[in-house]
Amino acid sequence: MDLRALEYFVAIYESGSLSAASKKKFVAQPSISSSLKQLEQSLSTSLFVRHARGVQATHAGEQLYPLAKQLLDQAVAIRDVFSTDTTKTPFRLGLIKGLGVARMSDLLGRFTRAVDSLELTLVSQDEPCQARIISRDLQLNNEQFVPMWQEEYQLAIPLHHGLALIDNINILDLQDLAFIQRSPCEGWAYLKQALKNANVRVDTRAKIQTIEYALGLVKAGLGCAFIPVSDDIIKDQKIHFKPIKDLSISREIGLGYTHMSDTVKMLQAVACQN
Amino acid sequence: MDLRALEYFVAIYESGSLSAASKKKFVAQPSISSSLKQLEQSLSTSLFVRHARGVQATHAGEQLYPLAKQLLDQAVAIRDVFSTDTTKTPFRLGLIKGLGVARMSDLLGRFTRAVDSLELTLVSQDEPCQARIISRDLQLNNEQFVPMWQEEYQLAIPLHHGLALIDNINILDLQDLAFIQRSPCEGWAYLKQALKNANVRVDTRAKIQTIEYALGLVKAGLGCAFIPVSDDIIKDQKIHFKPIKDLSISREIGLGYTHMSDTVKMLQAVACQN
DNA sequence: ATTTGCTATAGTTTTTACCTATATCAGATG
DNA sequence: CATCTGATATAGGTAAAAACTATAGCAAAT
Repeated sequence: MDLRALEYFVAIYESGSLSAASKKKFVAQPSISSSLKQLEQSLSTSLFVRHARGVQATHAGEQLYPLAKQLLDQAVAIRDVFSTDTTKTPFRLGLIKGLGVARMSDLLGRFTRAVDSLELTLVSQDEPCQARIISRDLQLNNEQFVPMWQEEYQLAIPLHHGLALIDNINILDLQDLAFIQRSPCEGWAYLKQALKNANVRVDTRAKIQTIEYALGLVKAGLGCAFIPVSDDIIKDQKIHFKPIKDLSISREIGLGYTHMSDTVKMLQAVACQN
Repeated sequence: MDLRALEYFVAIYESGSLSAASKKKFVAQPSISSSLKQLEQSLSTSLFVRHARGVQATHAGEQLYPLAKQLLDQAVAIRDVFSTDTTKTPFRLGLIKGLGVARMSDLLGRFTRAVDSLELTLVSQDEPCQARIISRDLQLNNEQFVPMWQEEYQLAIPLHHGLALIDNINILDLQDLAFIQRSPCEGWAYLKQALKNANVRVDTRAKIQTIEYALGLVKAGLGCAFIPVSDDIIKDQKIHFKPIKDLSISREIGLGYTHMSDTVKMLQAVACQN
């Protein structure tokens, strides 16, 4: 009987399934299954009734849970006795803008829970940091890039704009469109080329750098913008988001790092989950 | 921080040295050293001051010991909650006669302490058993034999016997000697051949099988016997034990087993420890 | 009926805990 | 004071354990 096995047991008990426990503990599901089996063998009792979907604690499992909890808490307390003033794990994470608050909150929440005593500092992606959440085009030569998710570029349209009524927006529909140009931007470069190819001109009203400002101006009715959208942004009810037909471009967001420390490793594990 | 590391720590604390702890825990000394080092790293503190001979607990070590003890006791208690009526480990150990009470007591004591809930039954070596402490000549074809110790054959002489005064007994000194013959016995077969080679005859007064009876008769003054001696036997102050010059034979005592179960494995570990 | 999300097993890989060998050192001993 | 002894720490290697991926099988959900 080992502390790790008890940790897995507690995770299973609290999650209600082996699969959920495996996510919680950042190990593969068969590792949880095998560990539980060995714990049951060493205690000579069954701890859970297995169902097709999830497990249910047996009487023995109910008995063991508080005891295991207490033992694990005591082990943590022992660690704390000796480590109270020692390393918090400082970690500077660079972020690009516009990553989506809900998604990032979730990610960072899971990250901070996964690392003991993490002291997380969020900085801009161009400041000194140990890892960065960046788009693929920002990847440096000496940097590893682990893809996390993709965001499609879509046209952001003010609420009462004519284009809001068109179901499938064609590039020709952009002729003389009041446009908010965001650059430097992969998407803008792509769109620019496509506009040139179609002999279409937009009416650039503003040139800005950040997605936030672009969205602000769209909301104010100044014009449209072509930006990568996340779930957060799409929820904004004062803006319509529509793809442009035959213009499918997306940006790939991922984790960039040059040195794989344990903390970066854990961030990668957290990031690559789901 | 792991339970095993804490067990090793407690063993070191209680023994006062890593070497003693390694014997207590039946692992090699480098395993203890390495485990302690890792525990100290994980707690970010030094637990012992190392000396050339043994270690001394630091303040942190003094602090940790009761906490570790408590945690380990709790872990044992949890095991007990679920295993109170389950397996005692029954184990039948066959023994040959004349193995030496002190040595065997020590061995069996360490064996029973090393195995949780051991239920040890001592039987004769020719009864059904899972392992046997036997001499090499009793080893069966399908049996593994792990040497444990050797016992030299010596002449057992009554206290007031003439031979007791001779410093170096020669085989010729055995001419017409009142003799207690123990057989079947490897030693007797060897001696018999040597007597024949030297054209010497002993006066066989008794033929017995066991070392105990042989010693009893020697003590009673009936004659001498040629038997393997252990520390126990040599302590008997009513008998002299002397080697016979140029007749160096010994019997090899070891562990015989046909199937290597965990319990047999532990017995072997205990047995092979000096 | 099909899809989905779970558990359990098989086979493989990686990591850990053990081993033996031995260097080094300081205390014990003759 | 030289030598021996018993200790700890490290190096290199091996075996076992803990992880992985792949996937079979199953029952609930759709």
